[in-house]
Amino acid sequence: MDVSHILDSLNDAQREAVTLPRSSSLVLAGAGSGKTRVLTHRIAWLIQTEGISPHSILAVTFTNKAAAEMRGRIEALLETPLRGMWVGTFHGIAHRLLRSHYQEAKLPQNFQIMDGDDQLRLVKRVTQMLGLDEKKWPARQAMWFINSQKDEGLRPQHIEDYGDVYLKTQVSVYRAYEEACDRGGMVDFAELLLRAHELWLNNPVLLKHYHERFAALLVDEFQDTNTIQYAWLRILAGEQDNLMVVGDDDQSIYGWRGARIENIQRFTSDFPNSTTIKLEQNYRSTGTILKAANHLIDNNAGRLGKELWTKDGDGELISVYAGYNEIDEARYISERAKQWVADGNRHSEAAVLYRSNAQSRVLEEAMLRARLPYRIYGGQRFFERAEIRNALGYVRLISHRDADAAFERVVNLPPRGIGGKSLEEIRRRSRTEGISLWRAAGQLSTDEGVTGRTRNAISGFIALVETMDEETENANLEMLVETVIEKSGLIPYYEKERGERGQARLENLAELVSAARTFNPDEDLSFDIATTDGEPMSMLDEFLSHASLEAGEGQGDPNQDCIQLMTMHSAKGLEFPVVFLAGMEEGLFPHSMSLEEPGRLEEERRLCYVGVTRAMQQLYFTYAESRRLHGTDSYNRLSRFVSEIPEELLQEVRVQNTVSHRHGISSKTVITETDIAGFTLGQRVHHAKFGDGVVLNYEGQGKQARVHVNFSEGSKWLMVSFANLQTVG
DNA sequence: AGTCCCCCCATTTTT
DNA sequence: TGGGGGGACT
Repeated sequence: MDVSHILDSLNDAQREAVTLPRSSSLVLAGAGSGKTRVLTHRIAWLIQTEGISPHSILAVTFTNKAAAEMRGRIEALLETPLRGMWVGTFHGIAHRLLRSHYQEAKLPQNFQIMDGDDQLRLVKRVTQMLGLDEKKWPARQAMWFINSQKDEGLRPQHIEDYGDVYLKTQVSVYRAYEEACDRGGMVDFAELLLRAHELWLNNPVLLKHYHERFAALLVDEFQDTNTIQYAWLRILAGEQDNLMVVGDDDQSIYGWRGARIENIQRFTSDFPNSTTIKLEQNYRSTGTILKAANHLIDNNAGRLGKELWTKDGDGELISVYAGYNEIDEARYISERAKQWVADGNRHSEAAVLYRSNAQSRVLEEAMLRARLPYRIYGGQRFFERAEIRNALGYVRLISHRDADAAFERVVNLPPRGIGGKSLEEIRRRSRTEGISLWRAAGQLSTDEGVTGRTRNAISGFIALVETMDEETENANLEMLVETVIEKSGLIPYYEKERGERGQARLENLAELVSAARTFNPDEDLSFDIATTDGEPMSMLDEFLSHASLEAGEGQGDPNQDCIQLMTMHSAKGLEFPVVFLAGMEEGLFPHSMSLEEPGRLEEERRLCYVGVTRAMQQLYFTYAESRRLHGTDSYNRLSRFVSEIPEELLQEVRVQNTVSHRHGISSKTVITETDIAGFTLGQRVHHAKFGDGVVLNYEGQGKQARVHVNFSEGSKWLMVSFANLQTVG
């Protein structure tokens, strides 16, 4: 068969990786080196030349987006839909396994997936139940503890507390939480992975089946795997030596949520027969940008080692701009972005990346002032919105009456007279009888010891859910969701909410109906499973699982031509012709919270490396000499990360006559930006009425020019042509 | 039940 | 500086 289309477009290293004989391998893929290409071409190669059935291939990613993209690209390569191949996220695949083998996994057939919000609520309830002081034992912290333990593969009985009160308490919360999950048939994200791992540990026959089934295992972004994910992969690979992992230790930026960079670092010793291939040729950035990235990351110890290079030229120097303050920094960025567009480029080709979300507001304001369309990534996602979760709470109760999380969420929403006291009573009953909240509510609705009013309210709610269930018995998904929204009373409830907020919520509910209409489950994973001890999931349960596992898009229309604003974390995997890295200051980036441990500082440096390598043509570092943060001004030095880049790759941008030059880099190349309206930032001025002040910002030109001046009585925007400002020496 | 106020807090995010 | 959560008050 002619396979030239699979190999033709590849460089030597890529081709070697794609055509590797079937044994374990590590593909160390630098930023922009064609990682996804290798992965997808490898799979196409296995299918077309090695004759491996798609059915025998498992490809794992971290995000749904990556999984969808991989599937799409393989299908494009093969020019045929991929049937039977498992492509999915760790969580998605673990979920399918547990559905198929729920008995072996000791789960109820219709177990429910809790997302982070459900989990937090449940943990909170558990800490309350244990009588813990919520101030001293915040639910967030307990949740974090539980998840970290699960990520490490630990159950409560595995944790040694050494008599330590903190550990002892957290373990007791973990234990009680676990009981609550079991009682309600609920499973959190970390549990999906842990259970899937235990499923194989405890069921050799099942494991053997999957050993025989999979001829090739492929993992994307391997540097982001946590302990349990790697353990799961290893047990699945067994002695078969069929695991190909692709990743980049220099881009490991998720240690704080359990990712273990050690996994990729020790892969070759765990798989002594494995081959390592480095992809170092970069197809994205200019030589200058790559040199900067290489120098920067060279400051980290214990790297596997990799040096990016390009056949293309050096391109432009990297610009460094020292803003007078964060407003000036943002102004500079918006100005450069505007220039970029004026030069005939698209808005969406420019990205502003920052370390923390708090930085986005000032940047946003600058974009608004400059009349530049922008999009901020990382807002709330569709299935995470309160109104969506509320509507789905009812749906969940229809499918699963014992879903306590859903019960708590909607029992009094919209308000129907089941307040805190009644709910407390229901909870107590549920606890003492060891039954779900729904059942406890059922008992109370006929209990003479409860006031008639409460009984009525509770039976009203029970009747509501029962009616919804009956009326939608033969309905399709769309009708079901529609009916539930109508009957629940959520619509009038949100209509009362004033402002655009309520309107937006109603629109989202309408959107939920349409999501239900177009929903179509992932057939490859749901029906092509090894053993069939369960019936296929109902469409309803498929939809609910989907809502938990895939939060949907964030806000904003991705198709619009907008300047892209996002954190450096969310920029991973993306690329832009122009990139601004904002807030390059000690304390902000590297963040002060990461300064104590060397390991965390290195992770910050990797994050910076990720940021730098997003840029294709032009890269800007900007920082603010003074920054208002949490209400107080701080004066930060230039980030060490900028200092770690050779001076000859940098050029400093400066406003003429700028007063202070506190921590500037001593670069030889300095280009100046002409000031506007005769004022420079930081300049002291005098006003007849307001007295002395400092110029913070300016905008416009000629008669329209305005300056933002900070006087002792506050800051003001003044028209230059009227204000008659005097400069003060 | 809903509103208001005060206090506390303050990286990064996917599933 | 501002947002969120919890408690108190109406």
